[in-house]
Amino acid sequence: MVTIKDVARIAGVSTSTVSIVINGKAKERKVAAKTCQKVLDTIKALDYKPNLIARRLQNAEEYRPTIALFWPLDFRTYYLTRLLLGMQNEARRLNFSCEIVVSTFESGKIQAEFDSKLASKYDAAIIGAAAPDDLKFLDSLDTTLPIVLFNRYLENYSTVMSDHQTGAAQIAGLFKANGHQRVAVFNSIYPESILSIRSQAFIQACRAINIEIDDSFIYSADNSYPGGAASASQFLGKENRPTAIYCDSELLALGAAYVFHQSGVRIPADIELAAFGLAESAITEYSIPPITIAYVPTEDMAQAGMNIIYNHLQNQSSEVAHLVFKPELIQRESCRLKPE
Amino acid sequence: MVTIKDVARIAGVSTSTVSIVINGKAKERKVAAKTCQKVLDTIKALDYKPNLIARRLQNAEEYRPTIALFWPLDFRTYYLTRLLLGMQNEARRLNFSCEIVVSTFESGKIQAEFDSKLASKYDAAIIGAAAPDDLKFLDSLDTTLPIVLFNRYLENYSTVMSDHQTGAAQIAGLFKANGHQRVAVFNSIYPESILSIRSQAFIQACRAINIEIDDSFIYSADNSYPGGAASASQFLGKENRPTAIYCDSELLALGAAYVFHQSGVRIPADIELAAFGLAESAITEYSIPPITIAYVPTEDMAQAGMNIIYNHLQNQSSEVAHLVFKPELIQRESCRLKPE
DNA sequence: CTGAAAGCGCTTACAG
DNA sequence: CTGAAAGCGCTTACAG
Repeated sequence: MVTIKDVARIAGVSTSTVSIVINGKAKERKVAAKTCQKVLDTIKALDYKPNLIARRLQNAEEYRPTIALFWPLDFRTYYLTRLLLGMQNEARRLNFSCEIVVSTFESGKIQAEFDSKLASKYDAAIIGAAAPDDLKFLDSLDTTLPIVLFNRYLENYSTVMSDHQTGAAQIAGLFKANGHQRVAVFNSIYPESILSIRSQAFIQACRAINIEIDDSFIYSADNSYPGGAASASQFLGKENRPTAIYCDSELLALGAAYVFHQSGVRIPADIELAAFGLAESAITEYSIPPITIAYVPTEDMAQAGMNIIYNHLQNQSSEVAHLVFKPELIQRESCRLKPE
Repeated sequence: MVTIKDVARIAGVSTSTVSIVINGKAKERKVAAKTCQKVLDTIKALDYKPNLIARRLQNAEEYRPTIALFWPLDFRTYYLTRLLLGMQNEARRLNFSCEIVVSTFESGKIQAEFDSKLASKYDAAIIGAAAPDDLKFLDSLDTTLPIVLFNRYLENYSTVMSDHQTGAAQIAGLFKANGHQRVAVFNSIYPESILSIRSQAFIQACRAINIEIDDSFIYSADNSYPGGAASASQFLGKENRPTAIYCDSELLALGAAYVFHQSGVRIPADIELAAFGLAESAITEYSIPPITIAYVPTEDMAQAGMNIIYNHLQNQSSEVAHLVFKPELIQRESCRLKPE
């Protein structure tokens, strides 16, 4: 690494002069034109780049904590915005001046990011969508860094979770009340797992109230519009179909709704449909038809995560918090509770 | 600010000892239990927090440049993810190890963020959706920080723009070819401007080929599903309506499609519709009906922005780049070129 | 106009 | 087990 000293030495001036030139104060401080040029040339020749860390050390008063938002590479980025929004809203509300860094990691390999002295890089972290291997690693980790897990549980870390069980039970209950006895599952493939935690919760909720889930009507696909469309096509290819469909996310539901519409299958007349809603509510509110969702308050959860971090950082309190948010069932045309 | 020296002095030990304790190496370095406790107590009493900047200065080798993505608070966050994705993809492709900080600013007041010695905070910045006042400020700024403007133009900064004119002309041309003589405009309200740059370009494109745009059929609304729905409702309330609608974004188009569907107005049979597509293409590909869009390659643009920054940072080349991306007209059911 | 010196808040050999 | 000293790469009074 070439430093300001190298530049000074080679240009034959002092580091002060180099510093002045670098900072564009040459005019102001009346550095001689040729001195200035000499420095500039040397900088170019050596390909010198100032080290911002060192520079920043000067005005130590202005220190803003850096919060990392860890996000797996191969995960749906659809909700990332909402997380960021929530975090930023909360920071603003608290008048908490911080930097938010978005840091990606390969799912299951978060360890790689922690190797390089993470503790000295960030003041705190929110980790979204950790895979089982990531959790294993984190669990084994002994760090004082305030970390909040998003939608994952470890005892020793603060966690902010949506209550999948409740959301799943709401949907299952609605299906039951509407008289459905067999239900299909449109699952979204997460890295490293066949059934998402939400799908698992849903299937369990169904079993508990005697709704039949036939394994051959569980479809797994990428958590996307095309994924939902693909599942719907496969579904339509089968005989003796269930009368309602659970979708692991609204993207799957929207992709499926498209295919059903193409095929003349009417929602909800021919088949009813409900989904977990992870993105903004409007996306399923203005779809055709509007989709019933168990609405997960992603943004509120992110705010809560930020709040936890703020408290850790402010109060040096290293107490771990476990927050749970209940999804809200929003009934819309795709599956509405039948009267009587 | 309380420093490690304060802790050392008050605890009656050396800074080395404090440092060891802080870094959890007390065991390893065999610090006496009571010394350790004394330090810990003092840290708590003084509410001491290590300064990460100073800490980071140690392993200077590991320096990763920090790129800021500036984003106006009140702006649609819908595309933010795509920007982030594009930036991160490019960084990965280039094997460019950097931190990406998402930094929000109040539209029109980006100045506030620059006041506090921005140059010493980030190595480079991408600025999205700058308002006129922001541009004015940036133009007056004299900085060596590599900055890329996203979808805005200033001569002295690198810019990455989508070619709105071409996109607008594509849509206008399609309308013309399909025989539309009068067209409505669903505009999205940006901060500080009545007509978005895209709407302006569209209206101009129409005038150039003698398509009539009646001022009373220009609707402005929030760039959102409800915004589009509101515009559509107003539109339906009027007599003697145009036969085609331009939407400033797909969100407006989707909101409008919903209202039309509710009202029994068929797309494209009763009215044709096309929009600028800023988010992922799938969102309009799987809508009912699928919407014709001038697809803006947001992600590619973000990659290009990152690439520019990388080059600046690597080569110390301070040359300004101006890149323009042509939108691609994707014809779908909502407005397809009629044969013959 | 320019340089020597002190210092930003930490960590890390090294010595004892 | 613990401390004095040097140093990370810069900037900033201050002196000349």
